[in-house]
Amino acid sequence: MIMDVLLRRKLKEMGMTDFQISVLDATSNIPAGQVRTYKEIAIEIGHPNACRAVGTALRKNPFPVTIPCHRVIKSSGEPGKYSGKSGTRKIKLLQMEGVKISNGIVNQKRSSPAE
DNA sequence: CAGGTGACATGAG
DNA sequence: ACTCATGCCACCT
Repeated sequence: MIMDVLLRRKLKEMGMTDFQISVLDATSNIPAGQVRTYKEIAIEIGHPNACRAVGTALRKNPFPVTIPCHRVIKSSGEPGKYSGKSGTRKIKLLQMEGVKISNGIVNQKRSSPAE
């Protein structure tokens, strides 16, 4: 995992709280070619209904390269918003990562016709 | 301290 | 299936 105690402390110095850091940590733990929903992240950090707070944390994303925020999507499979714009950019990045995308929507474990 | 905002989720119409 | 309204948590003014 990329998140070290030193980095966490640094993030705190930058104004990030433990909650925010936990979100960034969980996000950095997302394997390539995989996507995770805000809800999942919220649950991972121990706040199942803090989906909004998760988004707020990623929004303050201090290290866009260290934290693959583009791998975090909505529960509906839609990219949601990214950098204050449409998630088009995120979708393309995910595609490049190897994530299966359908009609601009991430192939979550829904009723996949064939997998 | 109180009010408003936001990269969301869920339920009801 | 789509849109509107409410709830949630954390952060900022």
